[in-house]
Amino acid sequence: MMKRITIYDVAKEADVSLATVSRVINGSEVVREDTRVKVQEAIEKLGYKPNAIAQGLALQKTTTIALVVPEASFFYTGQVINGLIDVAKIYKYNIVLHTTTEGIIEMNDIIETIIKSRVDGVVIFNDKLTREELNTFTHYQLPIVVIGNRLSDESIGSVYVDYAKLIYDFVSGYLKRGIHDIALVEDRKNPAMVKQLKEGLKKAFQDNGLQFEHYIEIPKEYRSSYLYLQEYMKQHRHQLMITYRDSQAMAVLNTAKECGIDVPNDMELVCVLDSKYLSMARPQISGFKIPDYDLGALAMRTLTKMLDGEESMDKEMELSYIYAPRKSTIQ
Amino acid sequence: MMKRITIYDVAKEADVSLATVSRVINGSEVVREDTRVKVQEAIEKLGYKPNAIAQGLALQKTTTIALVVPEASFFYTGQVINGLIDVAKIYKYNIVLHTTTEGIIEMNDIIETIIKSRVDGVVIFNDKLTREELNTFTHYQLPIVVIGNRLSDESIGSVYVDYAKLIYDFVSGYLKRGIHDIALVEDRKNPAMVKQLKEGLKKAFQDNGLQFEHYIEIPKEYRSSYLYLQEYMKQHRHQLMITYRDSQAMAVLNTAKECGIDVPNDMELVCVLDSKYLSMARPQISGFKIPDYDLGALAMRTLTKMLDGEESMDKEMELSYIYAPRKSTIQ
DNA sequence: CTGAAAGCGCTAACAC
DNA sequence: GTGTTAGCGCTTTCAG
Repeated sequence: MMKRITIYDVAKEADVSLATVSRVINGSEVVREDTRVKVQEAIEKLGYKPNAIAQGLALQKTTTIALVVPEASFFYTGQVINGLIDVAKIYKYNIVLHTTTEGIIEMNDIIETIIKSRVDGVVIFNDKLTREELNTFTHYQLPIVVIGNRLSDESIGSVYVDYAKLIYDFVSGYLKRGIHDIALVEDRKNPAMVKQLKEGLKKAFQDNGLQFEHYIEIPKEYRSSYLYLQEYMKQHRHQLMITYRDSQAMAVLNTAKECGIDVPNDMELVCVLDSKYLSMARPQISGFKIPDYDLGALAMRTLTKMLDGEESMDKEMELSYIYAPRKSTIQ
Repeated sequence: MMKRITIYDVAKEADVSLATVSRVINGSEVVREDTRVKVQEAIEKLGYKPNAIAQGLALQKTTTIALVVPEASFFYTGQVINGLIDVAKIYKYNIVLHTTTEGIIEMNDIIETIIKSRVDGVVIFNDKLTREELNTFTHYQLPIVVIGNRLSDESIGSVYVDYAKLIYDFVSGYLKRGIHDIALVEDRKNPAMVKQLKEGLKKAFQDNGLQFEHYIEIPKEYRSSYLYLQEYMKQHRHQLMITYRDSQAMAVLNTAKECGIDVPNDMELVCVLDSKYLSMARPQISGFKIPDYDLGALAMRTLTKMLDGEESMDKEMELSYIYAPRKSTIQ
């Protein structure tokens, strides 16, 4: 049971003033070598650790940022978080983690606690997110960068992948080759992403004088998309099916097998979000390598720049992807 | 650009003392209704949000806990984190997230910043972790609970699943049925878990007058276990193979197919850690449902109890698992 | 190069 | 009920 030891104790032990102790723990240059040593020894001896809370109060800076992610995200968002964390470490920022579930009520709670916590900035990785919510942050002068949505202004940065373009380019090739029966599977967990896909798809069809028709919505009464897709695929065939997440792609693949649909010969399949599980499926499923890690890393890097008051920086950063063709698509 | 507004501003606006404002924001009962209203209005008008940092300083309490997880963990640890977070929310705790990569140096850094951050407690979910490291926390009177390791004392709680017992029970059945050629696949990412499995396995063999021999180590020169397993399975056959993670099980399954080994008839396969991908494989792979979410939730709950100074509580809590037999095992 | 003192924003006795 | 005041632990002028 040790007493809480403060800067005063160190000062007394080293027989200097607390100001001097403060100087050495902050690496101030002006301190004489021998007194620095004296203080260091006192610090060692007492096992003193500066109180970051008190420092935060005095400096009006917490060296902490808030990270907001959707609750279930950890499965398919791990790399984004890792990237974020890695650069946060470099710049010595702490991360306080917040997760959102459903409903605007909760989001407001989170915003509230974030503001109270006086973090230096916030990174938001959230599919659903209203402009108004963001405004609350900016109203309190909190720099914020959002991941995944193209959306920025004075005090908001954003890093994202243009899914509309991705799918536009991809599908255009198919349309030109005369493959028009293309379906996109809804993803309840990522509505905004799929919305982008849908738009890209529509545009591609339009630009080819066609109309996109096969958007597969999962009825609410189905607990999982797998169950619905089983039903659906008994009745419908497509030339190309597109899903957003790996588990959906695998569901399609499995039900296709069950229905005697040969992938890729009877039907091609592509999953937008690549994952290691795509390569483990048989046949291996084609996907797009999204730079998850970089999205997180760049988001954090952008935030640090904003915090350093760096002017003339891009507030909107688009990252690109790489198509990884495997065995579920032809050529 | 708004001025930082403090409790003083509110006091002035409402024409009361700051003590009164403090009382209303802390829900003190002794405040008269009309002055409470007056203060609330001032708070609204000014958009005042109490500074949690200052509160923390004054109260010697941050209502924040540190969570330490291995860097790559987000893939297969998501549920643990979700459980943790959910109960943290209930008790209004914030979570500051730390990840460990490699080497003791880094771990010491993390410990250092955690102590400086003056969190109220810490939850550690880390496979590798020395006793000494934990002692640093206890030396600074930080309550801590570890997830996954059985390991506790005065100021350390732990919640875990007994993998040794799990595998002991499971394998004993096989041994009794005369199935002795059983192999366990190493998992570099989870050495401590696999160590437990190995011990349980050894014991089961011993208790049946046999000796466990087939521990499959992945040579360091192989980047992924998949590559090595491909080699390995060309030369070796087993009656039952056990892996820890889903991706390893899927690797085994795939290479088995390539080698013409029929699962489960030629060889059975079980993956300790269940995941949705196990059900997506064909044949579906048997696994054990580990209560991930509960592990996290219980860890956090335990910590709150410790923080409340609750005596007479279990500091060591074992959770159990459920075997989910699927198509990769017989009966 | 070092010390004294005034904050940083809030809480909690202690008075009135 | 409400106000006064002394901390909480640290940083940062400003003197010396």
